[in-house]
Order: sequence, then C-alpha cells, then structure tokens
Amino acid sequence: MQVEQLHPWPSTVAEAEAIQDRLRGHVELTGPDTFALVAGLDVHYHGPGDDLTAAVVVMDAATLAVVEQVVAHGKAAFPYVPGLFAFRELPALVEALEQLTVTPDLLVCDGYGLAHPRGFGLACHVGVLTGLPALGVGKTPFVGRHEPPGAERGAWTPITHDGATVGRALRTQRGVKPVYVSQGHRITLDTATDQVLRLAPRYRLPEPVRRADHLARHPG
DNA sequence: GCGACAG
DNA sequence: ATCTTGTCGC
Repeated sequence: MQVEQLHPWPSTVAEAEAIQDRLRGHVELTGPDTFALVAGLDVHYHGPGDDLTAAVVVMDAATLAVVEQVVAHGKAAFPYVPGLFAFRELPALVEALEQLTVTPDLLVCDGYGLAHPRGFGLACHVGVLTGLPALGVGKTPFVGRHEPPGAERGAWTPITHDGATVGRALRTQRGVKPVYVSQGHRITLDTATDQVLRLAPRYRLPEPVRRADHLARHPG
C-alpha cells in the first residue's frame, strides 16, 4: 500500500513538536464502525544500538486468520524523547506498511493516539500518513487521569486530560491489568473500544498487536 | 509452555 | 524500551 512521506524529517525536538502540532489538525475523530481487515503494528528494539524491526500483521477481523505479514529492519530515526516516541519508529513502520499487498481497513498501533501530551501520538501519525482509520493501545498509563475500571471484561473508565476525554482504560480480560485505548484517526472512541475488545477475546492485548510483537521479535 | 506480575 | 529470575496458574 502507498503511504505518504513525512518531509522534511525533523532534526530537533522543536521541529518534531511543530510537525505534531501541524498534523494534529488533520485528525478525524469519526469514521466507519466495522472493518474487514485489521492490521497490528509493533516494533522491537534489539542489540545495544538503535537497531529495530517493525512488523505488521494483517488479520481477517471476523475469523482472526492471518492474511499477510511483513517486516522491515532499520534504526531508530530520532532520539528518545517522551512524547516524540513516534519519530523513532515511524520510518520502519511506514517501510513495512508499504510492503503490504492488501490494504487494511483499520490499523491497531502499540502506543497512544489522542492520549498524548500534544494530542498526537503514534497512532495519529500512522493514521494521518496512511489516511486509514487507526487506534492506539497502550500498556501503561501515559497521560491524563482515570479511575481503575471494574474487574470484568469490557469494563472501562474515561481517561481525561485538560478537561477533555482522550481515551479509555479498558479491561480486556478479567483479573488482568487494563489497556489504554485512544483514537488515532478516522474512528470514534466507542468504536475503538469495541474493536480492541473484540480483537482481544483471549489475551490482554489485541490479537493483531500480539502477532506483530511476536513477528518483530522473531522475524523470518 | 505461555501469560501475568514483581521491581 | 531492554534484560533476567522466579512464582503462580490454565
């Protein structure tokens, strides 16, 4: 599939933040509520340097059968700065997405979307650059405040930041830590929550993200 | 064995 | 984020 390139690539924190502030205006918070093909995205860092592997696994949303999977090897493209995490992983993720012969209907990112200090996390970047619906699933609370959700699968509480709802803490499995869901692009928070829940019937994380994580760790 | 959790 | 060790439990 074709992915828009981000140019020029930022070389300073100020430039990266300016890109986020500019692209934030492109985010759409409504979109379809059903998806045939769902892709999980993840990156694994290895070695002492900045070497990394990006993986994308496309699954049939109804059956959770794997339709296609691709990897791209590269290096972190930016220093680690909280809030600018996306710039490390974006080039490798884009390179992987471009290898896909099918176009997913939804991208599920390992990280945040709207629940981000400037309201523009990795899932927003990926969504805006592809033009596809995208959502973010985080494993640890990153920004904002929330109450712990109830113990049962499907329970959720809002995550608020500066008085606005930016995501949800969602219990995908009973007795397991919640995940943190936020909108990336072209999706409502209700739909994002529903998708994460249905894509995680057995484990804490959505199946496409689990598969991508596994593939990034053990490519080939 | 794999997954959750500790720190 | 990474790595390593160990416990518990399905």
